[in-house]
Amino acid sequence: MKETNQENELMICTKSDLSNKINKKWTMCIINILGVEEGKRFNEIKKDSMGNINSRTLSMRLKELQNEGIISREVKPKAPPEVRYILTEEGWALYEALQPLFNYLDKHNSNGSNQNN
Amino acid sequence: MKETNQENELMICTKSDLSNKINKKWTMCIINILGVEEGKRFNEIKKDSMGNINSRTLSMRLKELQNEGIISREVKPKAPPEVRYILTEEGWALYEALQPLFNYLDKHNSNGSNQNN
DNA sequence: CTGAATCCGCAACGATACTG
DNA sequence: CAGTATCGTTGCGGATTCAG
Repeated sequence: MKETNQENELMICTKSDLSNKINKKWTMCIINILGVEEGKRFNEIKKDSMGNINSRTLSMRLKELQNEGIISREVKPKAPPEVRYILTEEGWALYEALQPLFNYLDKHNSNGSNQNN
Repeated sequence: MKETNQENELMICTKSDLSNKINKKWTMCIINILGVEEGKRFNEIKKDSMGNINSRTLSMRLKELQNEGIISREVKPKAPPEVRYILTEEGWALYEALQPLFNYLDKHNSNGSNQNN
């Protein structure tokens, strides 16, 4: 219910808040990629994710983000079809909201970055 | 490698950045709970999570956060042992970095909050 | 009370191959 | 290029039990 919490504090995140919306494995990464440079294509996003995300997962995340109104899908009907993903207005708001977090992560990953998984 | 990216932009999050550090199901929720009111006990955190997190997961997340230096565990050796979890300095930095995100989520969840999962 | 440990089912993720 | 299909693996989540 997310009741606005009669005790003035404890604005606790429910499952739906964090888990469903952005707390999936590549969601924030994708939003970041599309925020840094808009109009990315499917395989560009893939490449920007350090090549780690696979087609299946990327496809799923993109679809979810569309349903949530975070991104929109633009298709240019050419011979080789060209699909680009861009942030919606709400998507930009989310991207902005994520900036401090990304900054934090940048700072605290100067040391060993990727050792496991 | 997280190479500081010769092309001045595209500071893309690697797996280790988001996935390992905070992008696990209850991590951000726990950080939020401990940020709103420090010195929480195990079962208090559980309750604040809307009772949805279970002991096993909470235990794992708390241990991970300790290893990452986000929280510390304070034990008061009393007859009924009292254990409290508090944010470290780094934990507070992370909590602060998460505030815009929480605000965003608050705003955009005024509508249907918890239906699934 | 504060956890840790075990078992198990399920959902998410990953690798690969394949289609329009 | 932009995905979809299939399948294997991993990880999470719930329930329960145990220890200090």
